[in-house]
Amino acid sequence: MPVVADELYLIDGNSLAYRAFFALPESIATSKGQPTNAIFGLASMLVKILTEHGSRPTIVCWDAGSSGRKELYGAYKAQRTARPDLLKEQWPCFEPLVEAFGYRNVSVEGYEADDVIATIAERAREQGVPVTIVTGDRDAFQLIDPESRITVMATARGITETKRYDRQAVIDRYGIAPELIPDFYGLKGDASDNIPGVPGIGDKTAAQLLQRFGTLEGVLEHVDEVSGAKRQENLRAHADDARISKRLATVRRDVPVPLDPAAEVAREPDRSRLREVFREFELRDPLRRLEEALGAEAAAEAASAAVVAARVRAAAVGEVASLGDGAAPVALAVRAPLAAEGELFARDEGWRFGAACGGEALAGGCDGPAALVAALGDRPAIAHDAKSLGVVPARLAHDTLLGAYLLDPARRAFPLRELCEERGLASDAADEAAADAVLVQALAVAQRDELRERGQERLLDEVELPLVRVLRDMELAGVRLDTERLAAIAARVREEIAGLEREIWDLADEEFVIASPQQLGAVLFEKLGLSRKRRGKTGFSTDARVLQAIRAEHPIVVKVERWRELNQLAKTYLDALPGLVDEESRIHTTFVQAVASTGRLSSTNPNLQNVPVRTPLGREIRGCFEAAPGDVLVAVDYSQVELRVLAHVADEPVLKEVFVRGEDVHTATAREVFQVEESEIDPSMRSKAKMINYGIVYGLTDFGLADRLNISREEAKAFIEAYLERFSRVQAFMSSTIERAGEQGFVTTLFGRRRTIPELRARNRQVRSLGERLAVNTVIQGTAADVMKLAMIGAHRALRDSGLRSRMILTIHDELLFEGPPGEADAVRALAEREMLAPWGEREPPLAVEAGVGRTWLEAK
DNA sequence: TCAATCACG
DNA sequence: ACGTACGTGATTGAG
Repeated sequence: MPVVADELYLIDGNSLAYRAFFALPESIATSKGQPTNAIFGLASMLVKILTEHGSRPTIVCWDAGSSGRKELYGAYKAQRTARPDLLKEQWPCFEPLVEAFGYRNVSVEGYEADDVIATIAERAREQGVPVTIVTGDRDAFQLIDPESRITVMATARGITETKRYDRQAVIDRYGIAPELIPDFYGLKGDASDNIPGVPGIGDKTAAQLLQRFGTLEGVLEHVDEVSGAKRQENLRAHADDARISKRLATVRRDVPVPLDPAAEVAREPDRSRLREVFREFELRDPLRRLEEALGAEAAAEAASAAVVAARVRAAAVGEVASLGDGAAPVALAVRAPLAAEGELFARDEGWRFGAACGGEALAGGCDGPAALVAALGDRPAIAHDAKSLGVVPARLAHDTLLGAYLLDPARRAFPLRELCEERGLASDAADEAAADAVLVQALAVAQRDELRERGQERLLDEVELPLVRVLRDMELAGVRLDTERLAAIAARVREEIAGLEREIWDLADEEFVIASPQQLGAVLFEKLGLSRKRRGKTGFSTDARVLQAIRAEHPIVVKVERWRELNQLAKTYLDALPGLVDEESRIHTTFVQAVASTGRLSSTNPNLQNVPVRTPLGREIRGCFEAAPGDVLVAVDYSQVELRVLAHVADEPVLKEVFVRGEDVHTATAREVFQVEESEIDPSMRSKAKMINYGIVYGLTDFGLADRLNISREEAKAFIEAYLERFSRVQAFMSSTIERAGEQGFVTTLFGRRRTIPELRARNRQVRSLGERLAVNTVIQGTAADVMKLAMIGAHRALRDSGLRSRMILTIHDELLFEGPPGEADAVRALAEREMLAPWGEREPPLAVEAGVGRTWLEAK
């Protein structure tokens, strides 16, 4: 076999780092708030190269001062060297990252990365070594040689998407040969590199001129032959600019870099170092891709990194209770059986269980999670997502899902293995279920330490853990649905939808998919020529507010609005719900405890926290949720809990007084903001005040308020100013919350829930503003969520202790729904009110709750 | 898989 | 100069 020189990869580190930094959101950061978007981008690119091309000799080049080439234009230097702080912070991490990949870092004092690359590439070509240059800068194309021994992998959209350019690709793209790229940019300029070029000359003209006259100099010599008087004038006036631009765009190939391309060899990545770095920067996705790329042998090595050792014993599930000393908690894990090929349903048997306590672990088969929990008895348990076991252990000592959630609630997901990897935990147990149990145990210990340091142990032990059983009981109880009544509504609505559809198609004079915003937009705005309002990424918006605004322009609009309303409700509720009821006609939602960044609960499959109520049809649907035969529903909700929380945390005397006196808060706000007597306040003023109140909680802007109230921005601004003047402590609260959050990197609720807000440190003003709104809103929404969780735990316990048959069946953020015999309704109501107010204690202003009783959810509200 | 839309608090 | 109120989940069309 002939010896073929191994292809050399030359990577422009500067270009990729800048590109990644500007292309990726600054919200990419570690849980501690350190920005990592550029690190993420660079790492992703390196992983991509590694996975697609394997280990190659690779050199990553960096700027080390300027070669002076581009200093010709001060503006260039100003832009490029004024490195944003957030990028500067990430810069020291690049070289170690590169080294972990087994790649070499090269920089030459006084030269820029692209000049170093050009020099090495040229040298490699002379030695017959093929070269691939990886960069985001287009001027690298000039390095592509006639034989395409040198090619360029250029980043396309985003950062990891690339396109490889050889000579032909450059000709196809630019219409000129690679060596003319400097001439091309000399004429056209390059905004991103601050190369001025000649005004009025773009891609097309530049290529045309070069095709005709050969080079930039050729073009400038024959200006009088160029078509167009204006163009000639520009070329003459900016001839010097063009020459300088060409020099700016020409790379140097004479950098004194002490390196022999032919001697470069591929080095294997340092896997453990690589994992360590990826973990440090919490690069979960790139790490996953990396692990896949490194393959199976990597897994074994990962285990050797920081192994949690355990003696694993094959055992029957019944032996679980005998683990350890009987007092220490047992970590549990189950793995669902995998259905064999062609087998539709998983069999009951075939589950694997793992259990760990101390240095010992058990592994074996079982009939499922319930059997495992039963075997444990009243021994304290640790699990990852205990609620998902179906049966909550009698004593839940720790739940690693909830631990991770308290440590970083803004995180997207909490997969056990990922959480462990981040902490460098791996198990040596061969059995997957046993390994899970061992990991859960180790992770729990680590989380405890961290929660204790942060003062969040009580939040876990007294809020999240006790809540697991409460939520599971509610899920199991479910809520009854009157399917017949729902079916009757469905039949009626489906008929109306069909009628509307025909009418809409008639008016549009074509049959189209009304549910497609794209097709609807085409009909409304192109065919019928109605006014376009806001536009999104793909076209003009057709949302409810736009439709309302153009309602008078064409009869089709009202039909579409009605169709939308009906169709949405029909699809989500009328069609879907009946299929979800059990034998007792009850629906069982799943409450998700570890998803909302603010600490709220969510409901899925189905979501019973967004059952309609605002429209007449919505209320009809809500009327289909009912109590079991003979029973009633009791609905109890906090009134304006978030505004009361705001009044408290802001310590705002005027607002507190409103609540202490039991006044209507929106009317009072209208009075204060509009400076009028209470008797002069009409409903529209009150509704405006309501908008302002909730806007404050959400961190409103004058634009946002103007948009919603349909008033001018100036008016909105005046309202906000009036509000903040009247309730001046609210202003102070917002400022101090934002300031503290900026310093600490996180906010905390009244009960110690913590959310890190990396957005606050963003360079982008928009993102930073978002961070400010998040900071304020999280304190308020999160505190209200804490209160509700405590209330639920209290109510659940009180119901159990009372001996009543009634049970709690739903929670909708500020409302609890109970079900039970009519005779218990008053007692339930009193009990719920008491328990819902209890967590707040004697804080000012007091909270308030309202209750209702009825056969259906609609009647109870 | 993403964006748009819309239901709720 | 620039985009614009917080938090969720379900459905659907389109790439």
